[in-house]
Amino acid sequence: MNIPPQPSGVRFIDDYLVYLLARAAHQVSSEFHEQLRRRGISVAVWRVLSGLLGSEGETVTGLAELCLLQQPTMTKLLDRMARQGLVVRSPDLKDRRVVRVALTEDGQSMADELALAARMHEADVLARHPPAEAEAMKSLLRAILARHDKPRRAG
Amino acid sequence: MNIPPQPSGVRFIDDYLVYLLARAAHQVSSEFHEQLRRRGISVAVWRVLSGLLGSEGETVTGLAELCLLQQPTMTKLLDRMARQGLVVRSPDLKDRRVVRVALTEDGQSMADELALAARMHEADVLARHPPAEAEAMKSLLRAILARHDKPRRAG
DNA sequence: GCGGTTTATATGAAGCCGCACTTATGGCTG
DNA sequence: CAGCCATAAGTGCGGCTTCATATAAACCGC
Repeated sequence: MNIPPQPSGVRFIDDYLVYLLARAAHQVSSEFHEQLRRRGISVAVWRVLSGLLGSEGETVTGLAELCLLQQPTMTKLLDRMARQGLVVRSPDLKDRRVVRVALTEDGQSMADELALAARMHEADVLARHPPAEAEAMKSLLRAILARHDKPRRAG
Repeated sequence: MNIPPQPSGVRFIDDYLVYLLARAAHQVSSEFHEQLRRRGISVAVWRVLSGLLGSEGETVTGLAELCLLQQPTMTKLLDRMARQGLVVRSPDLKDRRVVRVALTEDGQSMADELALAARMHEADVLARHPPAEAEAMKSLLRAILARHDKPRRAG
């Protein structure tokens, strides 16, 4: 174990991995979230739209997991998005407990448009870094994710 | 510009930097947040406690920025934490608009204890990765933060 | 194919968050 | 020092998230 003592002169959080991750995520995404705000689209709605991009029918629980939300939150979010005509729910044919969620035409075009803006923002972000660093970023993050995928069961 | 088209067979979000960051932050922190849950401490409270560690009197706005929250949210969070005896507010002597926030003795000991648990979790997280990768993580995140520090004014 | 367990989604109550706004103080310029 | 803008903190309200729970369907062993 051997936890080093708090380095003097450095704030705890400035050397705390979880905080650095949270802050980096926040700062980078806040730039794009500002664009969403201007268009009157909430972050949660954008997450659902992007999560449904290219997916033919996600489940409610699956979407919640994807969007880093609780399942009841997703149910209500989908209620609102369905009311706005962005998504449709349809029953799963094989398992009647399951609800499949898909984009409507409106939802699809909104998702496409936002995804384009998102890619442009991403390119802009990556352009601020030296190429080697930019390369390393995604693969490092993927490595973290791979090693932290929640132990499904009996981990 | 030249935005590449959506690679076929790969979900949008699986190659989207902002999502990878958000997901990595979420997954890594959720492990520690589970510990907080068991102790009945909210994530927001922990953030404030850790933000005040080693700091002699943060401002409300400064704390909000540090904790990635809005200032009004911080005001109300501090109300609750003050009621619980974790922090104290005191007027700044030089600028009467400013309120300085500091840990109480209870708050300090809770912060110390949690920071220890956080360091242990961090060590555990880093241990799952090859040393070179673990090294790279923090410095890469710091590089991102350095290049994305919000343009204060006239950016 | 019948109970018991597990999984998927929905619901209701309670609390937190964020926006817009208000109040109070400081700082700058003429 | 008067007037004006900038900055700090607090407040009210509406909406979203969450926790705990309910309901329904599927799976599993016998």
